[in-house]
Amino acid sequence: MSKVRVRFAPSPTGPLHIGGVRTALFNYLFAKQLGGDMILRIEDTDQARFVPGAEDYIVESLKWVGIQFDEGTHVGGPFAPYRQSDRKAMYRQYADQLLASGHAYYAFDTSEELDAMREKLKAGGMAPQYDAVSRMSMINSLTLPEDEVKRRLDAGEPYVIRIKLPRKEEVRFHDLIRGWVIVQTSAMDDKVLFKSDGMPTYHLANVVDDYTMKITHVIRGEEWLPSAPLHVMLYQFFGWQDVMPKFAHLPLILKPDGNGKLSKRDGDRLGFPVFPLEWKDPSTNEISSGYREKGYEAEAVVNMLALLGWHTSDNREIFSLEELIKLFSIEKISKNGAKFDPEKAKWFNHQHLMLKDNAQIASEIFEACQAKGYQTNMDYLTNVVALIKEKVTFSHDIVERCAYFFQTPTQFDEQVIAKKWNSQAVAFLQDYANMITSMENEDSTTLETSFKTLAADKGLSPGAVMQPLRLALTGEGGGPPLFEMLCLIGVANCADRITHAIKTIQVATQ
RNA sequence: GGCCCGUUCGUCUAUCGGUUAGGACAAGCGGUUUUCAUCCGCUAAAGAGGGGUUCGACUCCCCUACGGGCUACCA
Repeated sequence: MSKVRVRFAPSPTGPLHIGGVRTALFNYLFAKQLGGDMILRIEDTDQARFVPGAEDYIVESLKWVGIQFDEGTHVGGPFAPYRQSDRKAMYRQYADQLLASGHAYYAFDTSEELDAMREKLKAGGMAPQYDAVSRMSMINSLTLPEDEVKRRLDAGEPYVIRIKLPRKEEVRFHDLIRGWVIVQTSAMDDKVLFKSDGMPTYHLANVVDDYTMKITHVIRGEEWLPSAPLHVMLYQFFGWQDVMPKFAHLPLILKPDGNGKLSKRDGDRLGFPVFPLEWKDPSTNEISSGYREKGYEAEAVVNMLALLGWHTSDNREIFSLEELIKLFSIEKISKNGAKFDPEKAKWFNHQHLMLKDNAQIASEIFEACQAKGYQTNMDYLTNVVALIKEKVTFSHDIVERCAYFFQTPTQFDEQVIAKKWNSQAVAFLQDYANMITSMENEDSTTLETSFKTLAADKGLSPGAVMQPLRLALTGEGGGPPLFEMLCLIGVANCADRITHAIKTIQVATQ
């Protein structure tokens, strides 16, 4: 069997949506498992919808999630160029080949004429198709005399080239996910293959490129399923049926609520990103949030996406990219669309954060800590991460919600004050502060023991004074294990914090 | 409207003719943590409906319903 070659072929019409990332991911997993090649091809045959920056965005997004390409616009390769606009010159000869073999024809209809035809067919209860029947009453090289066609062509009149589908024939192909799919040509129309602007349409370019780039498997979204029969016909007309790639049409990612496929608007509405990276629309300057900027780990996004429509037979859900490559199988992809669950995405992030190396996390949030004005260093930050990461969803939560690791609190939780802050507790804390000042570098167990002993001596239950201590140290009612934190922050520092808290809270409550 | 694809707990899913239909997220309850944002335990929760095929159907076939996709000189 020839070497597996797959491609991810997005159009640079805007930011790549997570459904696209998943498609790329499945292609990648499939190829890498079989030692095949992964190709990035940019399908920009529609100049009208071209969005500047979109191609770079696509490349950067896929790089972020860890998908590497063997060939593509940004890395080159033996089948370059990989951008369809750069391949423009080669498509015409294939259209001509079809013209010559009688599998395609010129059409001169204006868009008004096309609309009129469709309206008329609709009104008559028929499918509004440009097909074997309706084409005979349109303006094309099948209905016009040969010299008239030549005249129009020579005169430079605009035209398109359409595929000439047989009137009634069964087209069938085997889809790796869906099994046999059968469509009648009578339900298909003579799609435009070559546009009047000199560019091929998706259908032609896609088939020609897959063929010339020796693609063996086409793994793409389900929205392409209806046009797959057309592509199969093209392979036949070109005489390439022996090397036609195998198809696998992926189920779509649907909205979390209601119905329909996931769109940009759903993210805005429900408050979660639908794009891997933040995107600023170049024409409106509108900003759409991205997973990366929201603080998601790339591996968590990959994991979450992989499990949307794919699952192993066991109950395992947490996988690294490498593990996914080993375990992936197209047969295990489900056929039905999957509603996206933003809550579970967060859960995946937490799981991957737990798995991640503490020093690595620390190095990634170090700059943000400095920007916040925290006095810290890598050793200390790594210890902070170790202590708190199990309690957060995102690494940036450590920066944003755990300021007390780095600075003396200035605000104190009112509820805790009301509940636990009293003269007894204050007196106790004062004593405890004095006590720990004389200690140095004790471990958390010693700190805890001495705390409890002191409380017992004063006739206080630990419960009555632990919360006040926590409040004095952090300003909050919750947080990591008290004495481990105390130990990490340091006894001298904590003693100061206690003193500060006693002063501040007295002032505040007077 | 037409064509195509699909349908197991609220959600993502396991099951490839014989199971007490399993797991995870979310939910509820309880417990740890004398903090909670973590962790642990428990509970509730599903085969769309109707026909077949079969000793036996969630699993295979048909119909209906529902959902989705496509129906451009967009991809």
